[in-house]
Amino acid sequence: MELDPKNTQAVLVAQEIRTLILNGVFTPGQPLRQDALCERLNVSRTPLRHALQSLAEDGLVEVAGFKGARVAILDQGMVDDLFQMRMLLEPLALQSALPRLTKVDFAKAEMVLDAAEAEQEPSRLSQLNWDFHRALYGPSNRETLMRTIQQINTASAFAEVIANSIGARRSDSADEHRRLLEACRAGDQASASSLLTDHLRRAHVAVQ
Amino acid sequence: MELDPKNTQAVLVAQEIRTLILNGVFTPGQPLRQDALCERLNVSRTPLRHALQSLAEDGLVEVAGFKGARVAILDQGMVDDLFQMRMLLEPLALQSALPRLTKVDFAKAEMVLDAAEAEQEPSRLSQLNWDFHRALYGPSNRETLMRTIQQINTASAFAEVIANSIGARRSDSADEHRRLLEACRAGDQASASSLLTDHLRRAHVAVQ
DNA sequence: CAAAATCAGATTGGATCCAATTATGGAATT
DNA sequence: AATTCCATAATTGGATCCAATCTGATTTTG
Repeated sequence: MELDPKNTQAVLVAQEIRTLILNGVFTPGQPLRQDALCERLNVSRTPLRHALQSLAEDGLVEVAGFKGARVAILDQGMVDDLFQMRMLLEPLALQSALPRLTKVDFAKAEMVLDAAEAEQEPSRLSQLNWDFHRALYGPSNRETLMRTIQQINTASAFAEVIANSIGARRSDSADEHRRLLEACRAGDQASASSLLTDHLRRAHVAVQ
Repeated sequence: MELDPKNTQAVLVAQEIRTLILNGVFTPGQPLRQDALCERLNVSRTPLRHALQSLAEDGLVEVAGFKGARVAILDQGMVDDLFQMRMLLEPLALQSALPRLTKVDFAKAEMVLDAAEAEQEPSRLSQLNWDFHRALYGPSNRETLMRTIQQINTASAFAEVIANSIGARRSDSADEHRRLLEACRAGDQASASSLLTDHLRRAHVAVQ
């Protein structure tokens, strides 16, 4: 019933570069030369180019024909779009998932929150943030909706890392996550929705 | 001021395959062998693989590692997700664009509608449909929002072609488009929004 | 001297070849 | 006869090589 995780070099390299970008090793606007990345990551240009294309879809890099790839430069409009979309789509996913959430899901979400409190590295912290949200949305079983939300989350996480709000808001964000989790546990749809929207609004403001 | 259209073989081939899928030449579930496509489209496998990856992002093909690519199979849940997302995101884009719409935009939209009335081929018709919506949303200048909407529209157009609703609803859809355009011309935000939502709801129902 | 043209180097996109994985068919075994 | 096992073919992913495009400096020209 599981579809193969596709352990191909292209996706592994994409993940490596994603980590490098989220950790600030590669900064916005920085050119990403294919040969340099190949040597650094020990792969040929074929999987690397697929990785760059994949990262471009996520909005982490911008690629112009024959001109090469650069780490994406986020402007305010882009950030506004990302968070406004999240505020529309994520409550929908949460509403669909809420009636299906089980003790196991809550436990998973709580474990993720605990792990996040101990994590410092931006890339891993944003991964844990997404893991938390996914734990709550995933049981909706709405794969297409989830795919879009995940894509937007990746770019949004990038914006938070750039603005360093992911570090500055660590504690507040953790509190908001825990309150949201409790509302979900209680099955309170209205509270959960409004807590989620507030959480996203604050995250948005912190990035500006 | 224009960014290069990236006239690379990979994107040209992607467009060709997209057309073949939307026109029903390739049917859902059909395996897409790389060598066969290469011979048919007269390109090597390198740009073809990039094209397949790009189509996978659009949700038109599914690709599993080492197992090859297939034309995507749409289920009801996927269709529901697509239209529900459209109903959330497109009114937002329209609201942002409305105050900025000019005579030129309206003229463009009307030209597209006229062209659509004379068009039969599904792939071109769905392109014109998107052109119309883009004419109304584009002046919002919200590139990130537009990118997400376009992506969802591509998959949604595929669903409409499969269900043949793009043909069956041609006349109704044209009427709804013209009414929406008039509301925009009048600068009536509330009407425009509700007409758009209705339009999308009917398109959704017609696909089921 | 400024601006346009041009030429060399650097860099990306595409074609071809090789390696890794999966699918297929037949033989061996029970 | 059905099933497992294994070998071979088919297919995809990756590495390397070639072609096309861009970049930068130098030269040429007004």
